[in-house]
Amino acid sequence: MSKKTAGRPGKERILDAAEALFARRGFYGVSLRDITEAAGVDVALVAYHFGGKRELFTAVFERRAEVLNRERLELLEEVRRRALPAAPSLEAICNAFFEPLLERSARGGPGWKSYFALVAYVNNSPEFGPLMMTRHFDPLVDRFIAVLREALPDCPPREIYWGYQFLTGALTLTFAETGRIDKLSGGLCRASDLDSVRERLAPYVAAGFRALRARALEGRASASGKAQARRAARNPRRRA
Amino acid sequence: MSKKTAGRPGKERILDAAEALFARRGFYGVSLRDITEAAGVDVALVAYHFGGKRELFTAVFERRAEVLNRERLELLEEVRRRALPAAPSLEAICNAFFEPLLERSARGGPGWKSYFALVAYVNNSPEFGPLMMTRHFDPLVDRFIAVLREALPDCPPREIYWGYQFLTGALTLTFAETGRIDKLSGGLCRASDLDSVRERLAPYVAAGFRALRARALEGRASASGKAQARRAARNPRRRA
DNA sequence: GATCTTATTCAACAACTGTTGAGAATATAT
DNA sequence: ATATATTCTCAACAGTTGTTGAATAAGATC
Repeated sequence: MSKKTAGRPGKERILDAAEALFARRGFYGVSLRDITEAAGVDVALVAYHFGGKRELFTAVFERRAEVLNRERLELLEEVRRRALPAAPSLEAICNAFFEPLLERSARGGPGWKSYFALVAYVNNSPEFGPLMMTRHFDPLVDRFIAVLREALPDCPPREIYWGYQFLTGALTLTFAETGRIDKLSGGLCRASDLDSVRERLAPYVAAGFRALRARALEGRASASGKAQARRAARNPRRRA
Repeated sequence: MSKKTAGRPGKERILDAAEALFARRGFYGVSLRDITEAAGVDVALVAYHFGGKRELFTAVFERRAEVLNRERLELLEEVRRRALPAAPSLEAICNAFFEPLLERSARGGPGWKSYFALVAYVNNSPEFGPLMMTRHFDPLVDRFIAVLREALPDCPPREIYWGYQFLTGALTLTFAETGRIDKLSGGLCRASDLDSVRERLAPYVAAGFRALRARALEGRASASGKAQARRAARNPRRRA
C-alpha cells in the first residue's frame, strides 16, 4: 500500500505528508498513522525524528517560514529603497508583503499550496494562532507596519493595526481556498486563481488604509469628546 | 465534577457546551466526553438527542443561523427601502451585513461569542466551509451581493465577488479573536473591542469596493488586450 | 393506577490514539 | 572487515475515541 516509497529521506516524506494533511483537517483531524501511511513509513519514525506529534506540527510550520520571511523582508526593504527619499506607495508596500506568498501558492507546487492553507488554519486558530504566528512572523510584521507608518505619517498607529488585521484576514481566507467563492459567483471567480487576487488585494487594502486614516483625521478635526456610536446599539439583548 | 447541573434541559446544555468547545478547538479537537462532562450529562445523551458527533456539530451551527439571517435580511431590506429611490451607500449596505453579528458578539453573551468563533472556524475550513456555509448563509449572501451590485451598477460582478471574499476574510479573522492584534499593537488594539471594529470595517471595505471598481473601469478604458502581469513573476521556482 | 412517551444513565464494545523500547537494516568511518 | 552511528521497523502498551443496547427515572395520558 505504501505508494511513494521514493528516494527522498523519510524525514522529509513525513514532513510533506503531514503538511498536506494538517492543512486539510487541522492538528486534531489527522492521526500519526494517517501521516506515516501517506508517507510510506512506520509510525514510530515520527517519534524518532521529531519527538512527538506536536513537535512534528511545529516542524512543518517552521520549515518554510524562515526562507519565506527572509525574502519578504528583503523585498520590503528594496521597495523602500527604490522609493527614497519619499515613502513607497501603500500599494507597493502591501504588494511586498504578500507577493512572495501568492507567487509561491500559485506556482510553487502543491507543497507550498498546502503550507499556506496550513498557515491560514493556524492564523485563525485561537489555540495555535497567537503562539505560532507571533513566534515566526512577528519580526516581519513589525517591520511591515513600521514602513506603513512612514507612508501614512499623520495616521494614528491604531488605525494601521486595524487595517493590518483586516488585510491579514482577507489574505488568510484566500489561502484557505475553501472554494466557496467559486460556488457563490457561479464560476465567475475561482479561489485558486491567485493572479486575480494579486491584482486586486493591494488596491483593496490600500484604499482601506486610506479610508481608516481619513476617518480618524476627520474625527479628530470635528468632535473632540467621544460622542461615538451615533446610533446606539440597536438591540442590546442579553441571554445566549 | 458536574458543575452546572442547572435547570436547563440536557439537550440545550449539550449544545451550549459543544458550542464553546468546538469554537476553541475545532471539530476534531473535542471529544464527546469533553462536551458531556462540561454539560454535566452522560455521554450517551448525545446519541439520543442528535444521533452522533457530526450531527451535534451541525446542530450547533444551525441553532443560531436562522434567527440571525432573518434579522440581517430584514435590516438589509430596510436600509435599501430607506434609501429609495436611490441605492444605499456602500457603507450602509456593509453595515447591515455585519452589524447584527458584531452587536451580538459584543453584547449577546458568551454563547454568541463562541458561536461566531465557530463560524470563523467553519468558514476557514476546507473540509466544512464549502458545505456548511453554503447551506446556511448563501441566500443571505446572494441578496447582499445583489444589493451591492445595485449600488455599483457599472462595476463588473467579478469585482464585487472578490470584494466580498476579502470582506468576509476580514470579518472572519475578527471573530476568531485570537488576540494576536493585541500583542502586535502592544495593547493599542484589542481584538475583543468590537466597537472599534464596527466603526472601521465598513469604511475599510467600502473603500476597497470602490477601489476594485475603479481599477476595473480604468483597465477597461485603457488597454484592451490582457497585457496583465506588468512585472512577470519574480521567481518562478518549481520544487516544493 | 396502569400505560405509554420522553429523558437520562450505566456498562461495555471494538477501533483508534500517541508513545515506547528492543531490535533489525543501512550507511559511514576506521 | 570491523566498529559505530544513523535510520528505520516491529510489536505492544495504556488510554481514549464514538457508538450501542439494555435498564432506569420522570411525566403525561387515559
